[in-house]
Amino acid sequence: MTERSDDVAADPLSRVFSALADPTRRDLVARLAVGDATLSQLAEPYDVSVQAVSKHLRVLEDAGLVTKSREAQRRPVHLEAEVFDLMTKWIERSRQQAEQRYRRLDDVLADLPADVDPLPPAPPTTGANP
Amino acid sequence: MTERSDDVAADPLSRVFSALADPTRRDLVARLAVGDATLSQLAEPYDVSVQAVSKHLRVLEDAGLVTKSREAQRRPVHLEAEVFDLMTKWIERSRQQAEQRYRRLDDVLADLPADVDPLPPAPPTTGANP
DNA sequence: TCCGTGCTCAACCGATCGGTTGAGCAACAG
DNA sequence: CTGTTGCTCAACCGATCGGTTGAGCACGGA
Repeated sequence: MTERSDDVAADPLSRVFSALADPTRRDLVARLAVGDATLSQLAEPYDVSVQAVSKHLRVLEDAGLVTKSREAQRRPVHLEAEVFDLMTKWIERSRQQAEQRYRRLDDVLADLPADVDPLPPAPPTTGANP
Repeated sequence: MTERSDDVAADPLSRVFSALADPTRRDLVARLAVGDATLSQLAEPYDVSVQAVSKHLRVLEDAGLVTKSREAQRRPVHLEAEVFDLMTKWIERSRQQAEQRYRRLDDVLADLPADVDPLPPAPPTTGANP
């Protein structure tokens, strides 16, 4: 079924959400929000190997949440906060739709007799989407 | 059996982010934001099995993003938009810290001589980390 | 110059994930 | 009662994930 050979071709939104789904990664982001840091600095508090943290940083980098610059042999990591907007925009859109729906429901309720059923019988022929 | 509690003791934030990391799940949420729907309605547009969509809904349910009610043999699915706040709060906190950091950096730059190094040598023994 | 530090790459392992099929239960419809 | 519909549970499969160890490269300091 439609094999996507581009395994890394996940959409940006998926990458960001997925990157932030890991508590260690979220902690890294939180600490980077305070200020830039190097791998060894970042890895120090955790009891995992430096390589593991490096992998985490790469996931964050692939998601666009973080950038690394070159400075001698160090690679200071910097948080790119703009990517957050991608998420918040998506979230806000869904939330607003949901709220709009409540308003609409309110409207409908004001207009209805007494035979309300919150869910229509709904034969599967209802053109649900796309 | 009947172990309603999650054996996966992941924190709520991880569950929400992880649930939204899948495009199909995100699409489900977007459609549920428009209005409640049943499994078969939700599954219809996708070319995967109904069971797969049921699994997706369970993930969303475990994340608290969705609730199912009982209505005859149907289980209308309802979006619980409040859980979004968990994410937005976390995101906003990180973003605000990052912005605060820019202001602070501005302050520091105004106060410094010429010997500035944006990143300290940072020996691992110093409690330099946040 | 050689050594130590900082980081990355590669191979591997167990667990989880997204998907499948198949069976089975609960509630209508006839 | 017999089907049919709506959904869930269980077992299984391949891919990905988070972690490890080990090697290796690029600098800077003595």
